[in-house]
Amino acid sequence: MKLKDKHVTIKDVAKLAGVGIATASRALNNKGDVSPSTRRKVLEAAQKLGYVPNSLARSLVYGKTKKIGVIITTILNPFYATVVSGIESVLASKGYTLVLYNSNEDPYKEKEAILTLRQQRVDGIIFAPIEYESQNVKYLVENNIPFVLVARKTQEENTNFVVADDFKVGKIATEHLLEKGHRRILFLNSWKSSSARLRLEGYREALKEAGFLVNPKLIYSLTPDTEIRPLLEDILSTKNRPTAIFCFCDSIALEVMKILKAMNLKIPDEVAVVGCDNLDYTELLNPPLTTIEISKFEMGVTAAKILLEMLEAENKGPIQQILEPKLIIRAST
Amino acid sequence: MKLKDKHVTIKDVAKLAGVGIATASRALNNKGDVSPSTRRKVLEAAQKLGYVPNSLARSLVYGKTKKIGVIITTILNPFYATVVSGIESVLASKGYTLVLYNSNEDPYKEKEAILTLRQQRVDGIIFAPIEYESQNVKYLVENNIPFVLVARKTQEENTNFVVADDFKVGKIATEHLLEKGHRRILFLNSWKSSSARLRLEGYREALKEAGFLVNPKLIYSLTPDTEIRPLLEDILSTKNRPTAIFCFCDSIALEVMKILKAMNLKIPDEVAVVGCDNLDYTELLNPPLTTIEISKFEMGVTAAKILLEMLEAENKGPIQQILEPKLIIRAST
DNA sequence: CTGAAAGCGCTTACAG
DNA sequence: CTGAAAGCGCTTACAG
Repeated sequence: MKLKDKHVTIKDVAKLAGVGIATASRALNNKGDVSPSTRRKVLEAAQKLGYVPNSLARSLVYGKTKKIGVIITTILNPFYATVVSGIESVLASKGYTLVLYNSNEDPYKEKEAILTLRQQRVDGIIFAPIEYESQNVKYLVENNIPFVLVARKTQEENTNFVVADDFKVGKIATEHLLEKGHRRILFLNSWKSSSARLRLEGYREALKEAGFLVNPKLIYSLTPDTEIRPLLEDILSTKNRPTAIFCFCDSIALEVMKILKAMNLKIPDEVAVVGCDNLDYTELLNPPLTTIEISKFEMGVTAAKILLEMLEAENKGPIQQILEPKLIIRAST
Repeated sequence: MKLKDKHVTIKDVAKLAGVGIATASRALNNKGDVSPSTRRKVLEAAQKLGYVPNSLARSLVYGKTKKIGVIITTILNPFYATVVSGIESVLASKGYTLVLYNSNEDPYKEKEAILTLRQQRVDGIIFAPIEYESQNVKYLVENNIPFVLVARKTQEENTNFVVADDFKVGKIATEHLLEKGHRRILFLNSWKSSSARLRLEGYREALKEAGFLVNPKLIYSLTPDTEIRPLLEDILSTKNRPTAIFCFCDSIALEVMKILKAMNLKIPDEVAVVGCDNLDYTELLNPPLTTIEISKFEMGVTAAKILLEMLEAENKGPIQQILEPKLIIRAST
């Protein structure tokens, strides 16, 4: 086990081929002029030794790593898994490698991820910042690190981002519930992100336009640590309980539906439920979930394309894309 | 944009602090003896300059990268997302970073991933090999690369792995369907992996023990490219059509349920469905899916622990863990 | 066409 | 306690 532990280096290859190191390098990289016979000798030697170039050393001299850092909340949420998949598809096609970090909605972890990514000298970063008022995005801006935000933006101006129209998400979900006759609509929102903020604004706006008051007691900010079950049991045991729940995402909606089922509350008759993201399984739930489609895969694809453009071409001002959400009405409302 | 492009180096820090490079290095890493006042000066300089050490350079001299490569089929399958999450949880706690590749069941891509991972000099690899007769695992063995297999093993002996008891998975799923009175059980199996092989053996064994013949026309190997819909429509339009479908995983079962719904076939009355993996949403499907629980997160955790042990302690023979699957009976059967 | 030398950013003996 | 030097594995001018 200890014997072959050392990696073969270009020096070994050069020696076996009987040439200088520089020549070996040129032959291996098809750069500069190398006589055909020399090249063959080098290639054969590399083959025989099972030579695998050390990209650390290479990147050190190039100053580029061909790596892109990606920071999201958690890959366990299929929404992000799909976004990441979109990112990956374009990175792979351009010879880039993806380095993934999950922040789990913890700004400290997010900062750590950024630092580690910088240490690794990734060429750029794609990420979904936890907070709208993000210190971490500020850090990226100040340190001139190429990045594009995905799914969430921040107060910082002139940043590149690809997001959904979250105001609209909140608005159409709420409007739909209002049309269905609901007046007490519980909003299980997420945390400090731009999405949470904007969806909340949309929710408010819809209520206001319809002439209703916004009841702050019907609005909750969930963190990954929030125990939804006791919270919901509490809320639903009040006498004027909500008749509908708008969930920030399908992941939360799934939780909510499990709880409602356990509480023996009929969906949508006793409580209606709306989610967001249109995850794969939602159409087959019992009942099928009313939700909002966001082009997840495309979101990742676009973000990656923008970043690579920044890196490979000249930078021409911020690119900001806002994707249109689409309400999908099913039997849960 | 062009100005701050260059990273601050230890040289810059040393100069600002008015010390030599070696001293700066020692101060920054808390190594060797450095006078308190010197250390302070260096730390202040680093702080002021926003110094972030270059881990490429560092790894070059250490010969270790503190990175672990992970190769799975696709992060889009929540089964693997959960396994990866388990892996990540232990890596993070030990200061390791995870580099993720999706093979998409393409052995060529798998090989490429391994090569790229080697170029990056990851300290070890955790992966779910596509094929039972894997050339790629052979390559790892021959090149003495520390690795542990997860979810799938190979013909290679003496490898470290953490898998489910897939024979049993196939057996208990089939036995359950037989008990429910099904005789024509369609098996939508996956491809060339050990899991596929062993689940098939389990399926066969269950039929044999119950005294039934195995009908090869009821066994299909799906690749990621297989269009399940036409296939299923075809199979279900035969006169002696199967009355039950055993799906390799919940992901496939979800597809199948969608198709059955579209075909207006009642589950379980007209066709029963069994999945495997016990994904989060399966209990809430319509109908709730009978499936098999496999400790996904634990699988990842264990694999990561084994690998780190190999790397940090002496290597003591192969560690092979087989996790117990558990049938979860719900309304789809 | 080829090779010795310098350099990428860092760490670690080695002398002081 | 401190700094110059060598070296990690590679590439790229530079001189032949």
